[in-house]
Order: sequence, then structure tokens, then C-alpha cells
Amino acid sequence: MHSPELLLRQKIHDCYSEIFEKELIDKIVKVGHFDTIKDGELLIDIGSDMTHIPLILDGVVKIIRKEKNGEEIVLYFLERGSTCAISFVNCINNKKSIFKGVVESTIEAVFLPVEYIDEWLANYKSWRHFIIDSYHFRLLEMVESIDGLAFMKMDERTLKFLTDKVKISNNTDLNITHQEIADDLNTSRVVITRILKQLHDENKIYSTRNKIRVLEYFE
DNA sequence: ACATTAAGTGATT
DNA sequence: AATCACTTAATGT
Repeated sequence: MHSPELLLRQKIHDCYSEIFEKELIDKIVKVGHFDTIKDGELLIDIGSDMTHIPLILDGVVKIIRKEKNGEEIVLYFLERGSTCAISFVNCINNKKSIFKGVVESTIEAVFLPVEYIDEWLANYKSWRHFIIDSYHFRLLEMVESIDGLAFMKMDERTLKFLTDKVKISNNTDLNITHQEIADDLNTSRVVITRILKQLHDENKIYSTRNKIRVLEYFE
């Protein structure tokens, strides 16, 4: 017999034992609520209060910035073993979220109430490091994303988008439509269709309706 | 069989 | 690279 708490402890241990000391993991198990959020659901919206911070145990969250005119731009993805670093500052200052987080593939996460994260910052070295590292990593991702926008052509961006997806999902077969890619890259479906056709002809991908297999990519 | 949604294409800006 | 307008193909009911 496994109690839910034991299972949760195991999962947290699998993802975070390298990062957090035992004592902190115990506390996380004690105060965190475990939850599963399905594909396509909204994790956090712009303007909502941050009451909890998620530690992702499995799945992917897409972080989006919304422009005033309603345009959206994808900033980065949260994966297993990571968290939304930006949300820490929001939590500590009681500010509202400036980003939107949509679940890309069903996530399992532990939600930590705000009141603990500040206290742990003072008391646990591993927690401090985790937060700083996490912030640093997000910054690097943002820079990468800006580089992409500024310097890469649409075909390069498309291929990068696809290979990133492959890395994240650990699967060379992607279930995605041309329209969805276009939305994420802020372009039109027609453009994506033409680029994909080209990539297909170059034997870099194999694509059929609703499905793309990435044939060539390097880690 | 029909309707709906995804994908392909030429022409134009 | 974007948009339009239209065609063709795949899929759901």
C-alpha cells in the first residue's frame, strides 16, 4: 500500500533530490498541494493574484506575454524540475502576474503557498540557489527568444521551434497543426505551410495532417 | 454522404 | 513574408 503522501514524496524526490536537502523536501511535502492540470487549461492569467508557486513534476507549461492589442508572444516553457521564476517576485511583493501560463502537456505540480517561499529564502541555502538559478535560466531563455526574433529567418525559427518541441516532449513525432505553429511564431498559416513543405523536401521533417516527424536534429 | 477542419497553391502587395 | 481567394485532402458524424 502506498499512501498518496508517500507517492508525492517519491515524485518530489525524483525531481528535486539533487537540489533540495531532505529537510526542505519534507517541508514541501507537508505544506504543498499536489495537483494535476490538463492540456490546454490555464494555469495562470495576466492580472491574477499569485497565491501559490508551482514546482513542476511533469508536463510542460507555455509562458506567454500578451500585448495590449491582444497579440500574444510565447516567451518560454516550464518543464519538469523547474518553476516560474518570475512568479517568485510577484509572490513576495504581492504583485499580480504579468504573464499567462497555459498547460501545453498535462502537468503534475506541487503548489507552494506564498507565505513559505519567503521564509525558506532566508532559511534554506538550497532554496536560495534554486531560485537564483531558476531566474538566471529564464533570463537566458528570454535572450535566446529575443535572438530568435531579431536575427533568425522564419524557416530557421520554424525548425528551431520544432526541434525544441522534440526535446521537450522527448518524441520526434509531434501532433501539431500548421495553424498552431503559426500562432506560436506570430506568423500566418500559409507561411508555415510553405516552410514545412520546403523542410519536407529537404528531408528534415516528414509531415502529414496533424503530424510532424522531425528527422534531423542535433542535441 | 455530407460537413468541417487542415493543408496546398497562385497571384498580389 | 503577409494576405487573399480558392482548391484539395483528411476526418468526424
